[in-house]
Amino acid sequence: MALSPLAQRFVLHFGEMGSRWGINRTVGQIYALLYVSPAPLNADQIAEALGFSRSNVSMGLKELESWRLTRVQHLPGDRREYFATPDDVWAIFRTLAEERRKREVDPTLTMLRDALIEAPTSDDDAHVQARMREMHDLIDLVTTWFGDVQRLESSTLQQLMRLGAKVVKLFEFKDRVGSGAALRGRSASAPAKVS
Amino acid sequence: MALSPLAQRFVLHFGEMGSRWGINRTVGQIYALLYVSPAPLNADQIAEALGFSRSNVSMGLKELESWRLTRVQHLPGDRREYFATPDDVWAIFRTLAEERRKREVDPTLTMLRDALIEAPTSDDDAHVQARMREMHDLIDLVTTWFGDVQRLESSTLQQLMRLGAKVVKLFEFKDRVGSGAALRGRSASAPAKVS
DNA sequence: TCGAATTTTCAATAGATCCTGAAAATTCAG
DNA sequence: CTGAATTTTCAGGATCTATTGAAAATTCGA
Repeated sequence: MALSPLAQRFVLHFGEMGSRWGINRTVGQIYALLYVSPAPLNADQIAEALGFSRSNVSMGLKELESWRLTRVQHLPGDRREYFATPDDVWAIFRTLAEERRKREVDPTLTMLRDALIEAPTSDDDAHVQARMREMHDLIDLVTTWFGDVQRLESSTLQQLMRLGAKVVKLFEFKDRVGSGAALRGRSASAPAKVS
Repeated sequence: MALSPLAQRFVLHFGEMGSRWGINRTVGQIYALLYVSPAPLNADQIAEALGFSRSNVSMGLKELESWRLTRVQHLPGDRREYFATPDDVWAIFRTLAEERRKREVDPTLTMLRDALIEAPTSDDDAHVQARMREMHDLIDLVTTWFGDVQRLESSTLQQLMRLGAKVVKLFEFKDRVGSGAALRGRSASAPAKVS
């Protein structure tokens, strides 16, 4: 199970990158290894390929599982568990985005909401709350929007992204044609909630 | 310069959150403090308000500066530097996104591109490259798109986001009306680059 | 149910990062 | 140019995180 130089570069890069977010080197490397592996691997194979202790790999796999980034399967006549990553990169992207939202964004939104229902007790606090509200509204808008488009079919989402800033043209186009018929519900010209 | 309980909660939360990404507690707290502060603060005020050493604050401010998240100003007749965050939350959002792309995404894209121009030397490596290409194409599409829409006016961007998944309706609307006139250049039905 | 195979837990330590105080460097009024 | 005010640097200690080996727990075929 020696890694090819190509695979090794990929794996090491993810190890380094991992530590640039909160995730640690081991976890990053294990994920990268599983991602490029042509077949699922068991924990011993991972430990050997990466030169980590068996127990470290066990920890790392548990962490990846908590991010919903692994699939587990069994081979016939083998009791060991074999690990792989989901195949579809768009599915992986969605999962990652969702988990990060849950861990990094939601707690902040909650804190902001809690703080915003209290009555300010001074002018300074009124200012603090005003700033908190600006942040809250931005985060709220961005995450709601993100959750919204994320639920689209991968192919639709890709179309949309390829369009890039040109969606705005569509926008103007619609206004020119002058029909709101295609857009029921939340309107493009709803009153601004964000500063 | 004692913090109100409200401001304190905000500041402490950002300290904790900070460490959930790569950024450390000190930096998170300093940023949060500046963000809600009604007036710019000098380093001593920050150190006192947060209970950090002067030198720690100096480090933290340098880090924030490297993220382009501070503005520096001088008060007349005072040699000390006074720090604030940019006012516009959308500008802050853009800056953060750009910096994170530079630090976290671009190096990965570079690594992937470099690895993808090499000729695979085995079947396994061919598979590794195929997986790397999937990842590359996804990241490339998402970051290009993001850079694209990020350059829009804040108000346009907000409109777009409020629309949410309903942009797709616009899409269908355009197809029904049957005109490509509004969409020159990169087309919505361009051949797929991504799996 | 037993026991071998496998996985998980956990206390101990290795390693990384943070934070400080003291000293060096810089800035600027006079 | 001088020296006080201010900021930055940096080595060392404090604190936090990662990693390991050994032991406990679990799983499952016989």
